[in-house]
Amino acid sequence: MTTLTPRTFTERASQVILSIPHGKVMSYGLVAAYAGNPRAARQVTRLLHSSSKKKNLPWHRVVNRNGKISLKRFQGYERQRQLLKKEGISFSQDDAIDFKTCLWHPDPDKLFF
DNA sequence: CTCGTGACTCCCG
DNA sequence: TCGGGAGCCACGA
Repeated sequence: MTTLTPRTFTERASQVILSIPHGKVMSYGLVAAYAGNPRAARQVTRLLHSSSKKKNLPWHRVVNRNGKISLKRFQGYERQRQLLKKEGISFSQDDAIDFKTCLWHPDPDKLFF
């Protein structure tokens, strides 16, 4: 395999995010944890800001630890919500996603680190 | 090297 | 239960 082992946290986090399949979601903290640093949740947000378009990341599949969308309405809240619904994800009446059925846990064996 | 940033999370009162 | 404050951290300027 020619894929290079991610060196930086950001690269690993990108890989984790890319591993989230259609119809599943992960929290910022969980992404950070799988990327190697449970406390770097905030860095995940920076990654999404800086490279979500560039790297074509499924940014909408990342929500906060309560299963809710962190974006403010004017920031794209509705767009994210719609993208998720389009993937078959449903929201409870308080706009939370059910982690029991939608939370994704990457298979460690498929990650390079 | 220092500093600001940010779609987070945890801890209290 | 809810809100505010503080901790945490990688990365780019």
